[in-house]
Amino acid sequence: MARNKYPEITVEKILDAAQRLFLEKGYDNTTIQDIVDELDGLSKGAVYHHFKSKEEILDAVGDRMFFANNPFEAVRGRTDLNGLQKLQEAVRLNQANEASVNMTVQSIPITKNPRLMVEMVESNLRILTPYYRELLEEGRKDGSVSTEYVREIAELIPLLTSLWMLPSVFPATRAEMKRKFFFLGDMLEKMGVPLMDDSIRALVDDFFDRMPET
Amino acid sequence: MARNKYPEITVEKILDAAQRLFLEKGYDNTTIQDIVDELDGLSKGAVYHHFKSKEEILDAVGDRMFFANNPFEAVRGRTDLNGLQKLQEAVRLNQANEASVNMTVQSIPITKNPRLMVEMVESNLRILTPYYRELLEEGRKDGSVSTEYVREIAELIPLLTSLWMLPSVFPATRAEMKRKFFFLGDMLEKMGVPLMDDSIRALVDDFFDRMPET
DNA sequence: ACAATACATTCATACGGTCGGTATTAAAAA
DNA sequence: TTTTTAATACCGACCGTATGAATGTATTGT
Repeated sequence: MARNKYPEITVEKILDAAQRLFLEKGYDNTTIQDIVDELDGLSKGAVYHHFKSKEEILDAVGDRMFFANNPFEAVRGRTDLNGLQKLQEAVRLNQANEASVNMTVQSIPITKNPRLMVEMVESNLRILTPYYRELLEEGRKDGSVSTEYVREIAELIPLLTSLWMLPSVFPATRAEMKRKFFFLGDMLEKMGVPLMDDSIRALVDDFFDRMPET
Repeated sequence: MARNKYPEITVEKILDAAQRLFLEKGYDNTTIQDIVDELDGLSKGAVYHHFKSKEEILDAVGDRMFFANNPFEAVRGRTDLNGLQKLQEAVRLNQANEASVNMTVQSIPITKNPRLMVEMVESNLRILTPYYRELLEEGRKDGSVSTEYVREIAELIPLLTSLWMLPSVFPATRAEMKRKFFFLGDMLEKMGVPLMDDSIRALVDDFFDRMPET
């Protein structure tokens, strides 16, 4: 096969294959050749033309998983909501996305996939924390949130929802997952951030009910 | 060199060297040969005689780092303390150990060392969580602790102290580290576990003051 | 004497990554 | 419009290095 007119398509193909394989077998157990084999006709040279290392592919996959749909950008323009309400709306919107990601991620024992796990935690931090901080700060100014610990909570929420709530890392039944979520809600409320309102609780409840029991 | 009369010594030597190198350069960047080179005269065959894979060495190192001195076992027999007081005593004892471990761990950018990081988090969970749960349960029975969320808190404390408090994972200055700790204290207190008393706060304060600023 | 064990040595295999080469496209020059 | 040139997409052989298996040998316990 000779050169392609639309290289972005090739890049996407590589990322698709890589993501599938990383989630299926883990980063370390996926070889470049494995990826190449899923790329009808393409060669290793092609992969290394678009990405300069395997690690770079992982980074790209990680980022793509998050930037796919960013609920925080969606609520950014909403002038009809205060800080807390924006947060709540973002969490609601996030739920759908999170759900689908969780579903796919759940399949691998992610503890056996340390690279991907670290990549996820890092992406979460890099991407989500600033959004949370911004909205928490806004909520503090408009009075809908009252806490001294904006930075801390902005770090904790992504960490807890992306890692602690992953049953593949912290094994838990559906009931236990719900308890964790309610704990998080209680905790945030006691710390001055009444993030979880009834509509979110209902959403979460429903989400976990649909979740297949392992 | 021919065979040794006391193979356990060889095993310890291997673990010592491995631990040093893993912490210095990271798991992935440390080769078996690197380990062998630090083992005056020993060969790769020797290493593979005692451990059947590189991964197994990592597991052994991870476990050894925790079982080294277990503060929870020390307070187990203390009948003069209630659940909460035992917890506090364990945390106090833990501080010294944690300090030294953190010091060494701090030197590597642990994000570049995903295997070791996951291993640490996992060991923490596996080993520490049951102890916390036991003592929290005890505290609940004797009334010194009042929370509905024993299991959740027993998971959270090790997670937060071992991961969230690692500045190499969550970059933070000394002042920010202190804030995190105080947040944790406040949070636990509000959730019915007044774990951090003045003596612990003082210890922590002192600990972070000695910590070199990055 | 003999089995079990602690090592040494050697080597197969596999993987990440490089590199020189070729085909194709886009744009500049004629 | 045609020709030239530069940039880029891709190929595939090859390299260095790493894990770990296989085989061999010396030493210790029984």
